[in-house]
Amino acid sequence: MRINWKDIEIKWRQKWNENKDFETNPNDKPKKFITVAYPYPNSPQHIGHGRTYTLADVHARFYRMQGFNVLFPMGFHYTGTPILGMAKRVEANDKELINNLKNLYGVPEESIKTFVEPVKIASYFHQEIKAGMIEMGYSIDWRREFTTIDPVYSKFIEWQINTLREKNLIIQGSHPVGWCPKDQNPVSQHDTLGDVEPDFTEYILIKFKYEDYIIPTATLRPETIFGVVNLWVNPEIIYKKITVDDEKWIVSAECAYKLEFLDKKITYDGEIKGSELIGKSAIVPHRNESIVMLPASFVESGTGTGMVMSVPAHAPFDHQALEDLKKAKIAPELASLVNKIMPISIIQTEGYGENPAKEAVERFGVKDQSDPKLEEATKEVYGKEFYGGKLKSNTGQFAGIKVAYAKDTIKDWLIKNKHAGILLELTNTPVKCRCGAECVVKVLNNQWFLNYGEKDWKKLATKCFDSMNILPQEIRTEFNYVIGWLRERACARQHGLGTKLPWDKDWIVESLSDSVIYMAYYTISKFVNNGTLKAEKLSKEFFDYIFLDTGDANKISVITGIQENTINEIKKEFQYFYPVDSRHSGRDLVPNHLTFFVLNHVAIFPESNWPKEIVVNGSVLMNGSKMSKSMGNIIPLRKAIQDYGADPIRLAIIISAELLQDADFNMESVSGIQNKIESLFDECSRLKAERLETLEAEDRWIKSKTQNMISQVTLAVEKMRLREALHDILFAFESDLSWYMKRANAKNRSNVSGILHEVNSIRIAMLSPFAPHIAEEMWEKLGHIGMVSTSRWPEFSQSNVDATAIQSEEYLKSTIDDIAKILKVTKITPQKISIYTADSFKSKIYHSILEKIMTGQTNMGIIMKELISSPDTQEIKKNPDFVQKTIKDILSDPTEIRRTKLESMDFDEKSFLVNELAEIGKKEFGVEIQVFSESDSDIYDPKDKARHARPFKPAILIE
RNA sequence: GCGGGAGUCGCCCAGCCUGGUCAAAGGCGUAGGGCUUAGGACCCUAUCUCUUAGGAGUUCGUGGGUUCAAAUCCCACCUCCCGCACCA
Repeated sequence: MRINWKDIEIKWRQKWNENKDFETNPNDKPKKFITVAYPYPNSPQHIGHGRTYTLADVHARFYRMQGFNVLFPMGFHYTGTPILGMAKRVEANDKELINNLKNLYGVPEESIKTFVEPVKIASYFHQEIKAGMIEMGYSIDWRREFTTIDPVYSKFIEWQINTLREKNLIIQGSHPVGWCPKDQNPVSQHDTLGDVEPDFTEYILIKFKYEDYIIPTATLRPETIFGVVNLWVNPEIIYKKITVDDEKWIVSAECAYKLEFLDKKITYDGEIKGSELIGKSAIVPHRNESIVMLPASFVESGTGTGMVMSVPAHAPFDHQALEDLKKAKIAPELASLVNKIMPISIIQTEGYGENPAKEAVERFGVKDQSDPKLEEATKEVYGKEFYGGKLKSNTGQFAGIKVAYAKDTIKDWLIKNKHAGILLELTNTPVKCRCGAECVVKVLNNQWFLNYGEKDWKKLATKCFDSMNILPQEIRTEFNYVIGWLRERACARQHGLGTKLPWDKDWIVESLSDSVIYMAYYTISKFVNNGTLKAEKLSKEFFDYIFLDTGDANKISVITGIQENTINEIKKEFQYFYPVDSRHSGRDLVPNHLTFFVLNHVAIFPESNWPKEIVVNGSVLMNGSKMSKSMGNIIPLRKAIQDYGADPIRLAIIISAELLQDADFNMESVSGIQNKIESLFDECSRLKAERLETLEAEDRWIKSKTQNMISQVTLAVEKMRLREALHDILFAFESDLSWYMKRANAKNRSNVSGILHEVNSIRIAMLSPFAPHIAEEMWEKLGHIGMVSTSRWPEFSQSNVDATAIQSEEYLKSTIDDIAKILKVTKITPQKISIYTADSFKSKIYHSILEKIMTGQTNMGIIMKELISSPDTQEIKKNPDFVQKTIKDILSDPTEIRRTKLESMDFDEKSFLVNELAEIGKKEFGVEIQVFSESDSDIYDPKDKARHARPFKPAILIE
């Protein structure tokens, strides 16, 4: 039957709503507090967002059915810059953006007009996203909803950030950022044309002296200062004379401009042509040695300072420029200076001789200094020397040190002796701001940082991680790694929506810092929404009392004007629900949000309120590739729900991959799921609850298998291996049931509805967290009273497991299998089939061998000896082949099966086959099947097959 | 570079944690059959090689090792993907 997903979904959502099933208040049951990273409402949700929320919802619904009082809330993260950027683009009438809003996101024209106001964007998509979450059937307590610009939230963030500052975890310092000089604002990927991340690098400026000027040269390899033999100047460039702080420098105009942003005072004093510097000498700072300035065309004004120090032994460009100069027509005085220059080799690297630059240039066949091959040669020499090179004895105190270590050491030494400075420069120029201006690197010197580099803080966080449950386990090492490298992190910015820093109102709390302990806020947002709490009344004392349990309710009541018992009720709410039992998020938040979440919790809350668990999921691919606007393969979640129904989407997302894997989503799999659910639905509509008085073998078997399934599925869900759990519910059950039906049909049974009803009721209950709407409908069809989502999760009961039933059914299957195999190989059409089971002596031997193997003995010789030494079993020496094969049989069984076989020694193969094989065998093969024991006196055995019989492996004769 | 993950039978993908039920689930594709006026959908059967008796051989990136037994554990190597910050 075709299912009308939409009607069913609306019907059950309404009932959940009426019953207030997901509105959670403290009670005397044990609680679970499940949270997911709240959405940033700058676009509608797509399937990818749906994954994280669906996983969390399944988790919440599962715990609810297990009898926990589950709180699953949701908020909306308005804070941040992308929305601000969007608003600006709307204001600037950005065609691309408006087109996307209109066509891709389906935003009505009137709404777009209001988008010049950032809050309007956020609230539009907030409602859009919320509607999608409701349509997906998420079991959210909406009474606790909030946004991060609500006044009370701001008070909460002020409290958070003040608390951190009191603990000396917030510091002030300088920090480089990508910067738009026109907007006077830091830029990130969201703010640039083409969405490029401004990428910058740190050059060391070596200060060479020339008259009373300093000529700084920029280098990434400060260690090569020991090999400098001349400087390179481009004669075509007109350099600027500038004063930098108290020094007079000569640099290119571009460099001077860059320096303006690097927290330096610059004044412009005049100009000098490059050509005027040629032939003049400069002093190498650390050894006061005079070197000559020479002309080179490869020197660019836009890179570094427009001046380059020359290390011809290790820098292919320098080597080549010298060679070019030797060949060029230049003034004789200059030529004689050039000819005097000898490269100084300062790094020993395996694979290179005295002059690595020269060797590389020759090997690459470089023509002149404009040859692009020089880049490759440079890369090679630099790479090999950096990782494999050691400094030679002519580097003084640094001799013998590996280049990779020496670099930083020498940098520090040069800066300490005032021989060097720092220049920060973009490496992926030009980076253009969305406003069109070209970006630069700027050093912000009054930036506020959260001091995540603090050792004791890290220690505390590590302690928390160690005691936490991390799912999946593989991601744990990644967290440890992140904690390791984390340093200070800017926690305030100057633009965007958000809460102002309480002590410095020019700054706004940065959006990754105002979203780390907000789970606690869910416990009070209920009181904000019902009007109990008002922002203006809330003080530090209030939050301290609620969240840290310090202070005096009476005094706080006086300060805030809130009734004392209300204050205590709120505190109780927090104390009941905290700590967070499970935090869900995508894996992209591992190195930032999730780690900060732990860091901030351990900083603010006592250990008893530290989070218990983190669950991390991978992203969603669409037909194997990443979803992106440009690919046009973004499926908006609400559209997908419209087209396919919420439950099929939920199932398809979960079945497509295990937690951390990227889930490859495709529409075919959704319709596959739909078909599957439809047939399950039909099945449920037919079944009636009936009592069955006497159970047959297959009844005991399917009941046992169902118990196995319950424990398997429960275990999988507990570990958030939802794909596996769902697979078992949907498919593994199916194959068990189809065997059961085969057996029942062979016997022409008409009394199986009761058993099937029982099994499928369990199945539907377990399906309910995954596909909540349709499970309710099926539950109703099965005739159950009440909601499946509030019913009890099926519990494993050992008393319903009949090991013998499982084993004997396996025995039946393998016997049928063997017959089928023989038929396949021999291609004969059977007239008659005879089965011979092993006699009791063989059974005795079998068990004897099984016991020996269970103790670890697998050696044929020893087993044989032991068998012969016992009078009971010594006769077996006439049949060593049997022992050999039996050992092999047993070894190929898994351990659990061996154990059951050991337990069920009294299993009578012959009578079981007589009772069970005949009907199904007739159905399968169309002929009569006779069963004998090899010791039967009236045995029919014309081909002498019976003697081959082994326990659990009867001999077969097909005629 | 640092850190993490992955490589499975035509393709996608499970199994690996907890070794034996593994020639290895499921899906797609392919072939045959059923249903149907036809197409689609659906259902059944087959899908590494050899085999007229339930068997054997060769397979899970490559090469070693541990074990009675390895896709699974250990070591080395090759290849691919992702993250590395002030941004949600």
